[in-house]
Amino acid sequence: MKEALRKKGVPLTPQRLMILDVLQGSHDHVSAEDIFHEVQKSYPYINISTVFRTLDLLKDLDMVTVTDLGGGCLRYHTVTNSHHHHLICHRCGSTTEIEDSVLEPVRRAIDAGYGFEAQMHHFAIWGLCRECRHTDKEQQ
Amino acid sequence: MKEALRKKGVPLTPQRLMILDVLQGSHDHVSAEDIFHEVQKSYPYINISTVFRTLDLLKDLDMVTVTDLGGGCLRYHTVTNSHHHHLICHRCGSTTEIEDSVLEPVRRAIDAGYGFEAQMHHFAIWGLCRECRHTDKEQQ
DNA sequence: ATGACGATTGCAAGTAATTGCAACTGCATA
DNA sequence: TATGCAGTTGCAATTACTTGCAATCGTCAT
Ligand SMILES: [Mn+2]
Ligand SMILES: [Mn+2]
Ligand SMILES: [Zn+2]
Ligand SMILES: [Zn+2]
Repeated sequence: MKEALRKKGVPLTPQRLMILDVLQGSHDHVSAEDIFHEVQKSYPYINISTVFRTLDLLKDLDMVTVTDLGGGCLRYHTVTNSHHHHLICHRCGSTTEIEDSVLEPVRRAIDAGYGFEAQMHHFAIWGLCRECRHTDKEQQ
Repeated sequence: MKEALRKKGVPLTPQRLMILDVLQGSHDHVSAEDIFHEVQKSYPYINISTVFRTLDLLKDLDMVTVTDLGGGCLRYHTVTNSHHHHLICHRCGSTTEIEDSVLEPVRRAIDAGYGFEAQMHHFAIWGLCRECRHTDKEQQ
């Protein structure tokens, strides 16, 4: 990731290096606030807008994904070659990870029909989970 | 829509009626701010949080969709029986409407594989349009 | 070394959306 | 008519994120 940025001629400032370290070190979906607090431990002068601006930069270079998984703030994570997506039940909040291959037919249909390269790297798909569908039916 | 709300026992306050009128009267994707200003013309005491709370209510009842189409704020529109989605080029900003049928295979695969009822009523799918794909290739 | 220039940062102010709370509304009951 | 109560509203404060701007940094030419 750092190497890729260097190749593109993107200046790797100390702040950016620390943000990248946190991003790569955490295997979860992190918020800007998470990163901010983590970097603050070693560099208290870090500013939250630098974090947002660095995340914007990485997003524009397709190196991180930004997703609204609920919870009041956007979540970021580094793009790997194997994508995945999330099913989120908006009744019970449960989440399920799904493989990218599920979206492949859509990607192909959109390419074939519109010449559009759909960049769906990390989707949040909201709906009703198996359990909540059942309880909803019983209530009728 | 008003009738459906009455049936569910949702109180139809004057504020909610005015918000519903604006929502149904505009065939575009409207922002909360748009609705707020339109209602203000006839009722200057309307409060923006009442608009957001009413939109939340309608969203929870699956009567409006909320979508980030870029532009710095969320866009709302009433749910009709024929859904559609948007392709948005994050290089030139151009948008294309696509039919819901494109997403049908995904909906089916998610149902078959996970028992999850994916509620994809109004998606924004970001990527590269035909033209921008070409100019990107030429630059290499 | 010095100066110019573009890019980055910190800070403060601004924006879109949410939340806590007290006042108000509509409706049911006594 | 008076009282209680759930739900709604307006207002102010808060949150997540963005933006404008001046100070600073790194790089390169002189
Ligand atoms: Mn994920
Ligand atoms: Mn639309
Ligand atoms: Zn559920
Ligand atoms: Zn384009």
